[in-house]
Amino acid sequence: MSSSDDDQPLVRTNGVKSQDRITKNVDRAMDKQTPSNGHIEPGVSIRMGPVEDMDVDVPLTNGNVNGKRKSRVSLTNGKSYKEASSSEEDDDKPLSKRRRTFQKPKPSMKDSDSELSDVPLKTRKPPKASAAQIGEESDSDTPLNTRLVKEKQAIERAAEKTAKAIRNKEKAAGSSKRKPKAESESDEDVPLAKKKKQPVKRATNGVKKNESDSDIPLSTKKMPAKKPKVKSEPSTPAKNAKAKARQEETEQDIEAEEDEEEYRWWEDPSKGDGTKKWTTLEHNGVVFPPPYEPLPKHVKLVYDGIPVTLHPDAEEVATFYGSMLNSTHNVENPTFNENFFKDFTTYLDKTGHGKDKNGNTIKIKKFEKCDFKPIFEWFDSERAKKKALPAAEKKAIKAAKDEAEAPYMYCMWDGRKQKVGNFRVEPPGLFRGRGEHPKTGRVKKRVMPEQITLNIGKEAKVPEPPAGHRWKEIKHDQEGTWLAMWQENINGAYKYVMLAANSDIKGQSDFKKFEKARELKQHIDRIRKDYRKDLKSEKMADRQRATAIYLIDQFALRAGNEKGEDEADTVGCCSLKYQHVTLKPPNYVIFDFLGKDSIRFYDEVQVDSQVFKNLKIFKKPPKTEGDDIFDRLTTSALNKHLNSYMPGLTAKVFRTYNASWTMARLLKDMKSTGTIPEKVKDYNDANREVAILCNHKRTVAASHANSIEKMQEKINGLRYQVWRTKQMMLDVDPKIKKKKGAEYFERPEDLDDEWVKQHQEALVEEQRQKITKKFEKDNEKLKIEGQKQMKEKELKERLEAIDELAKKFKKENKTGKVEAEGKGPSVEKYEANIDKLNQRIETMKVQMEDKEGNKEVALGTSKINYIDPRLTVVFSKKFNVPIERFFSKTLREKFDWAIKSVEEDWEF
DNA sequence: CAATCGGAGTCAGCTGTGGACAA
DNA sequence: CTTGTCCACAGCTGACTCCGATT
Repeated sequence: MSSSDDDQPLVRTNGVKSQDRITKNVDRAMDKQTPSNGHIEPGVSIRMGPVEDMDVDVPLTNGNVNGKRKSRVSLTNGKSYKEASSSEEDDDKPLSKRRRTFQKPKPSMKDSDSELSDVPLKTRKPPKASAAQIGEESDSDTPLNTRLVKEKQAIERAAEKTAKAIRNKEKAAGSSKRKPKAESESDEDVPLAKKKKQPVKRATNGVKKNESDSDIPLSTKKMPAKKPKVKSEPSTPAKNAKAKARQEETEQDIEAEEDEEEYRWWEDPSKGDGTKKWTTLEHNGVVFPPPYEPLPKHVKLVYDGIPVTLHPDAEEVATFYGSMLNSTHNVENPTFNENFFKDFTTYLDKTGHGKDKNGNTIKIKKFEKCDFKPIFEWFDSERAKKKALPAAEKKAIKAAKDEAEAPYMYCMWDGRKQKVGNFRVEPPGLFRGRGEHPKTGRVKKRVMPEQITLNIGKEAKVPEPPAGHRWKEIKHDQEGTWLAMWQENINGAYKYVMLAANSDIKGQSDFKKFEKARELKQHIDRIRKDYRKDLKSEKMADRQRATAIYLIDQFALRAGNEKGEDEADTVGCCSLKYQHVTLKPPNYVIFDFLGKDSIRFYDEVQVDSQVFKNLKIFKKPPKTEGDDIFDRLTTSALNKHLNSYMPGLTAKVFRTYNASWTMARLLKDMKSTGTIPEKVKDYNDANREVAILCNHKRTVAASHANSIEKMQEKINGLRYQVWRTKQMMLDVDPKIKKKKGAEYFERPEDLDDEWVKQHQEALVEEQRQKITKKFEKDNEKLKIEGQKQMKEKELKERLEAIDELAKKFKKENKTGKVEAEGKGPSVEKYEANIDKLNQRIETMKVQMEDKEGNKEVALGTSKINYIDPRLTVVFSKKFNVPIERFFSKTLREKFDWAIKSVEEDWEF
């Protein structure tokens, strides 16, 4: 679309989000810092079932046999819930998913390809219906038929299990690579001898031989490599000093690293090709969330008016809900409540529901009768208490936590110290799926060590699991960049502990991403030519593909993979449905759908007439609501095609390319002049354009209108000041009126008499407040110092100045003249003042525009993920704006490679 | 000292890849 | 043998929330 970039009406509305910005969150279970360190040290027992209890099934779960089902088995929680999950809880949702794949032969496209043209395709019947009937009993079950369903599930499960067992056997027999048993391996795998190694190394260091085996191995390891300067650094012997020194320590570390070797991986040709990501890898594992701390006795769930005592396990689940009552967004979502209560009920059933104060059992049957308020209030008060703590105490708590976590913060990756990203295991809670996620509100279980696989170097010491527990598995996968991994119980999704964004490995892949996007530049012309041609292809599949690429290229749509029924119903390009695209002749198209994160994508655009025609064909009957527009296209087919132009080219590269390219174009013809804030705004304007392209939205803050108004008032106040100063000029030298022209001295029209009056009053009031406050404060001080306080009379005296001011204003209003103020008034002085004021006005205006423009656009995401950081660096150098104005500290670290690698003539 | 604001952290959402297996 | 499909896994993306510095 040649012209289209200008004419996007951009009616982008934010369809989804509610305004619940009552940011007043009670700490989540996790934050509820226990006085201990917030992590479970080896040796501290978490409330988990005995090990044996937990993995009867583990041997089956060898390796990656079948993730989905595996999840059911291996994610089973400790003993208390054991039966719950294995008997009726629908952890086996995945089951239905699998079934679906069996039952629902994807209406295949292979036949169709050969016949071409615009013949209406055999509309792909959304397999949904059948799938729903088959697999979803579990999903749709109403309380009534739960029992039936459960039985059914039990049967299915049994069948599954045997099937799996068989498969496993075959696997074991066939592929051999995997060990047949998980049980022994973790321990056997790691020869004890190796474990012993570490202490020896430690000794070399000559530092204390503390047995807590915290960060020592890591930092020590580094020492031999770099002898001279480092010696001062990790050896901070005294524990307490250490906490305090941490800040500097890390800083030093980074510095040390920088000027020592100044390893520029982006210039290292040996980097970035192979799949082997590391040779040696040492780390200390993960930090577990603190164990559940039961509520105090007087805080209880109230059911039907009766306070009930719950088993701690059930109580914990109740607190998940109770602690988020303020999150109306979730708590008012029926699906959320339904899912929560269903899961809550299984916990209750397992633990015998609740007891009233006489010990009588209270059955909790109805969500509506549950009152979580007492729980909420307790959390609220706890939070307040914590907040009210004296600063010193807060600091101490933080220091303790930091110290406890220190060993986990960094790892040694090929001998280089690297920051770990998310070393904390996700705490249990309620799953907060976004949009209309069918599983939102379900209980996300506590992750046990037995579920966690570690990835670590063969030579490295395997971190101790918490006492009484063991790791699921120890791997030495050098092609993986993760340190630890587990599977979550809601969707069976895999969670990884990886390095932080500022690590070499992440930097490298980021770098590669942008290099790939730049490479696309070389091919884009050909690709565009081809898809324009293919828009008219005889082959339906080709035509659809071309149209899709067109959309992805022009409007930065995401690829749009197929999604299952147990996920929120959101789409991208390839999964666009009939109802998401509206055609408006002659050649306008309206997109309206929920994209990633259930963020609404609404855009009315002009398209190539052939594209318009094609879309019309793709929507032809019998297709209707719910049918795929691109029924002959999958993301993998699309990507495969793209790959033929350039290795590694996929749909998402277009997003990066278009974002960076847009930014590059905008910055290139920019002749940013003026003050630094103005230049920053210019940059932000460009950034914003990219963000809009990528549809990065955010909810307008509730306070937005208010703060804009405030700013405007401030500006007006300044403008008034300017006018007054001008009048003073006249007072000093009336002849100046002729010289500057009468216009110069006129009051801006919008600052009418009414406004002036109000403003003056506000000013007077403000001053009054200020003086009064000052007075009170002074008095307060005197009181503390034990001196006698000032009298009311003093205050009155002080306030007299204000009355003067008010009088002065009145007089001004009457005469229309302003007396000169200040000592030694002169025209020149006033001119200088005016200049200063105008300067301030300009700055404020710029800030305000910036703010207004940003109210519903989030700049951060595109800055972090899509805009080649080197562009920003170039801008910063070219226009002499410190890079700090664009990149925060963490971003500077993340983009270190970019900052160091380009000069101002670099081009995307 | 409270309110505000940007930065950092969290965790759900989505894309992409390679191997197993089926057609 | 080729091609398509499914699945597990890996890793990037992105809104939201929390937190701490600032004013």
